Amino acid sequence: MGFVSLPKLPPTVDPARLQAAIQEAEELRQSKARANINDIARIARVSKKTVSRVINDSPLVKPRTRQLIDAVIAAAGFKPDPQARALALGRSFLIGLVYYNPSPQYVVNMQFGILDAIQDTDFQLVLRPCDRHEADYLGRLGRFIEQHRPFGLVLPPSVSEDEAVIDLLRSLNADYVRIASVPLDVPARMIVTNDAEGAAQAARHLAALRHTDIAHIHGPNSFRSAHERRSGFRAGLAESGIDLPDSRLVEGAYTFESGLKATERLLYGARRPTAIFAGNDEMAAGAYVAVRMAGLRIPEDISIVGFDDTPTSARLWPALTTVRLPIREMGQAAARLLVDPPESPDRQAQRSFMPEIVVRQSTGRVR
Amino acid sequence: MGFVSLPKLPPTVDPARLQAAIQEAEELRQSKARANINDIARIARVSKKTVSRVINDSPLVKPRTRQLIDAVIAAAGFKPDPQARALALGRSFLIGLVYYNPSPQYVVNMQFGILDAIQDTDFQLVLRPCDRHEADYLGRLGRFIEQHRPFGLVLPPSVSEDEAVIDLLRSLNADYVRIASVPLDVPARMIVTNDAEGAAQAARHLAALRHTDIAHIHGPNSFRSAHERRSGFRAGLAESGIDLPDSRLVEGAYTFESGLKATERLLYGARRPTAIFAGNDEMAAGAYVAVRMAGLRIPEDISIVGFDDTPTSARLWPALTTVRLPIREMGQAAARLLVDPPESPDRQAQRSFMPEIVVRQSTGRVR
DNA sequence: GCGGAAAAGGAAACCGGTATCATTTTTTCA
DNA sequence: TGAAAAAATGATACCGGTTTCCTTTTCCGC
Repeated sequence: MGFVSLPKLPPTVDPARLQAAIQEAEELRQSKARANINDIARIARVSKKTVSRVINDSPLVKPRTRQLIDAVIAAAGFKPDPQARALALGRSFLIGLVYYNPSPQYVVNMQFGILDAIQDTDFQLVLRPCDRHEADYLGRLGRFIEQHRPFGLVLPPSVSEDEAVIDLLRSLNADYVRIASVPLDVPARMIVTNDAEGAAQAARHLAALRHTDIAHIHGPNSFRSAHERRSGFRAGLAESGIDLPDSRLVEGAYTFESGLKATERLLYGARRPTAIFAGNDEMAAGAYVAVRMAGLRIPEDISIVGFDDTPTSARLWPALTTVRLPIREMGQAAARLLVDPPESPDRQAQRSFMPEIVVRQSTGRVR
Repeated sequence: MGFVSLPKLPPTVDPARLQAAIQEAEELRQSKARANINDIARIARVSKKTVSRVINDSPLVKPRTRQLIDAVIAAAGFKPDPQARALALGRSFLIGLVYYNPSPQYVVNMQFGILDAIQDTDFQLVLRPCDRHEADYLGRLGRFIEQHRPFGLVLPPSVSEDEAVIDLLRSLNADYVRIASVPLDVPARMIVTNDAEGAAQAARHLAALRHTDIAHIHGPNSFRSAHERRSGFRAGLAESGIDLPDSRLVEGAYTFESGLKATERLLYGARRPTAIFAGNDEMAAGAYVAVRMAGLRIPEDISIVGFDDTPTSARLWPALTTVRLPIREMGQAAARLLVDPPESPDRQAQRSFMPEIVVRQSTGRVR
């Protein structure tokens, strides 16, 4: 009987030792409230450092050792303490949402998106309102970053467009992702939405309904999205040979009240438009009220289009035709860019989003 | 010339030493990015522990020493590291908002309230959605608490009414404040709103307008607020001898869609009510749509009253008569209860809130 | 079977605070 | 004035991880 040369087996843990360690780890789990890295090291009979390497997926640990330590960690129910890790690493596990947005609905959806992405991770979502009109807004943000060293920051518009904020983040070496309607930064730090194209869709929709006398209430000139939506809308109308003169533009503040006031100006102007494109849903809601106060009907007397597709649009009567922005998905994508390791396939996540018009009942053929 | 016995002067720091220390601290501020407690101790020529005492307002420090250390801290721009403090203290500086709420507007206002209260403190607001219908919702919350040891939790309805959550928090020894329409806990842990009285105001308002055929869409029976608002409304109507039979009650889910469906049931029932009291604004918005789809007018054919007074109510047309709940102030009060030291005068902050009806255009005299 | 390189593991310092308890200084009072 | 009591301060360990740097083990070809 000859000896066959077998391929060398991958080295595995001594089963008896493994069992004993698991046993001990489970006893620990019962007795003590919380296991720490020293307990794990002791039970696995290795050093803290080796356990730390396993926690941090270091490639320097032998598979056999890793297997043993993983088993002990699982049996003991060990989770490394985020505070201690933060202290040692010099960065915490907080994701900051730095926002200043006139539309609460927008913010809530963004929150949900980020929460989707960090679900079941050690990351936590921290809210950081950031009002450019406030005296010390940069100081506040800077102190937060210096103190808490957040893992990363998500900057939706309009904070994403504030170069003073970006300069601050760069000087503090803070990681961030900007969400905006134009590529303002390197791709790895940007989520871009093609607001111009979305607005063009709105224009084409109104043109198809034979509107020619069209007005636009745009957002504040300090918002890039206001520019993009305005120029996209204008371009879309031009495709059908429709002109959008400056006299048909009114600046709003992306708020309900500003939409109301702006619409009043349009309605009592020289010639009443047959359609209004509002820069966001909040202003569209304001337009509804102004139109009603003027005793006019939507869409019979005047058609209205919004932008964003927040829940507001369905609550209006008639339901608002609007350009949908996948806000929640955008929030998800932004958070993933921060949280997923660069080589991860998820890191290739969608970084540009195309808005899409949602036709409801607030637009009709011109009479 | 006799000596006058002067009152002993309060002991002050040797001015030279103070100046020198301040000088050194300012140099430090220039050179190094971040001062730590050791730097402060060295410059002030005291031990870490004494600096720590000053940071934590210990009464055991001599005023003279405190003055010196305070000056050095200010000159060096020192702020203790929250992560390190958290590690040593066994609790972090996070305030968790644990919420499950069908109304995003409600949540946003609560967030703003909490942010108001922790403004310019070291505390941060962390979002913890908590869906009772999700499989492992208690496990998720428990892991968060064990891992991050939050300073405190704010529980708005309906999470505040979930005894499983409360048991969990107690077992983990976590501090919390509940916001609810009934006192469910010791006063120090409760913010109470008198929803019953608010609903009674709505009832009186409708009674004054001569409505007698009134329906109520209440929230889910699992929400205490649904009970309170329903019984308060019933009691208010009873004051005018108006009956609210069970046949006039429909259960909703505090969502827009549920309000819409519930209203459809009421409109196509045997006898159409002349007024509907919706359990919250979201459902009132749904009611608007159902009424419009039925071709009826508000308030001419049917009056509608909501509850909460979220921004939605002003965006509806005609503007919604509703019962205002000071949600933002409630959030502020809840956070203060967690954050302010017990002996603080602010701790005596308002703990009970009275809703108040806001009459707008959605209610009218019965025809 | 051996030498040397690479891989794996460990001791101790460190991140920046707080807590325990002993020690020094100050105050009080006989 | 001096001793006891009270107040103020400091040396050192500790919270729970990571990191530096060094030692030991394993792997490989000759």
